[in-house]
Amino acid sequence: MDTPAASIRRIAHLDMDAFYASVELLRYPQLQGLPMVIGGSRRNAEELLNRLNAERPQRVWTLDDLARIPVDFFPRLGDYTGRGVITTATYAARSYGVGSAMGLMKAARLCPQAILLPVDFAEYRRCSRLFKSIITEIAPVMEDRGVDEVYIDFTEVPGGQREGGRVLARLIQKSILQRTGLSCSIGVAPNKLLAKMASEFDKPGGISIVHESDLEPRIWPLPCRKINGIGPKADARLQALGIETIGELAAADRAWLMAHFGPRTGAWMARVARGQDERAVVVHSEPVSLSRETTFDRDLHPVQDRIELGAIFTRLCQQVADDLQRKGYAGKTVGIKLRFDDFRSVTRDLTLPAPVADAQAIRQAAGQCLKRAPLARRLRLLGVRVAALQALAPLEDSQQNAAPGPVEYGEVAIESEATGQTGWRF
DNA sequence: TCTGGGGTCCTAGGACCC
DNA sequence: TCTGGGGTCCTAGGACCC
Repeated sequence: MDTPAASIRRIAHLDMDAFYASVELLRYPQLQGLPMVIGGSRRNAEELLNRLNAERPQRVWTLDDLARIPVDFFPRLGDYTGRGVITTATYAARSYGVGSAMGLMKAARLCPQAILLPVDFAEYRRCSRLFKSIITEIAPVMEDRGVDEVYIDFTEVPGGQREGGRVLARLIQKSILQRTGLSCSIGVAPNKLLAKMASEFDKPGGISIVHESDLEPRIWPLPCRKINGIGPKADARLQALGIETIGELAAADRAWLMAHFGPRTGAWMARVARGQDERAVVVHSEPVSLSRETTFDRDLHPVQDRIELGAIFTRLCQQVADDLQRKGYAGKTVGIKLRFDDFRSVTRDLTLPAPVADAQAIRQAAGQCLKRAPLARRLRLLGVRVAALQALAPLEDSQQNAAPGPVEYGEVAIESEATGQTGWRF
């Protein structure tokens, strides 16, 4: 029965397929099917590009030519030197044992011939906004879960109940593909928890419909790690207790789980293992904190490299301040994060009497934090964070008009500065 | 030649107040 | 002189996610 009165809660989880790589392939279709990794730092990407341009001075390529650049002209992983990790690897690259979060130098030894592209967050965000706007045109109750993922409440959408949500999922999938060229996978279920798992069932390009009655045959055989919220640590602890699958977790005694994992986590585990999740699809949420951090090209000594460190520190504060002001927030708590050469990290923070948003105030407070941090080792990372955010009063219309290209420009410019995706122009 | 960047949420102890 | 107890804020660290 598809009568509105009988509307059953139907929640979809939509996950873009290999999002970053797919966006790159829209620009560079000539790389289709080749081993390709995305990642690395700005400086080395620029070095590669400069070398490339120096080697091929015969012609000046413009942005309109991207799809025509010969494959041979693209930088190779084997030529990369420096720090950084792989953000994404295509299936062709993964067959060489290369994968996400792997160090680039290690990957270079495994697959030197792979194409190496820098991460272009500005472009991914542009595509992200586009596919999300296509979704909300069809189904307005959408929760943002990052650049390539959303939840959608199908319950009250016309047609959202048909075939358990499959008809609407198909419409959304088709609309996104037609208008962006990008493919996605969708799971539809009674709640977010199950929808998230369902979207993984038939990747890429699949639609999976999960009902209450599917819990035992389709969910319980899965490993606990498939539950959103059970990570490597919790999974290892569960396994040590002899629990491998969600079904085994469901069979475990609730009080016993609470005794082992604490009252809150234990009770939560018992609930999710039974497929229970009442969380709403949240259309809008306020940010809690805002931060900028950077890993150095080489580990820096707190004393010998203090000039360089000071400059980076100031720049991070400036970036956070710019982000805050562009987004219209100020924050009471200023914090720093240090990562040492042995990869241990520490944080220090300081809560101020009143929220701040300007670079000087942030730098001042962050400096106080730094004084309380141990500085015996070389540093590999420095970060600055502002938390306990409060929205600033919205700008007057006149001020808004006076601000040049508010959101769009600012984001791109800041991102370029921070992640260094500049100069990547053929 | 290991190990990015930007987030959220939870825990736990101490300070402080009533 | 006998150490209860709740509530809130602050701080540090860690798990987890995209």
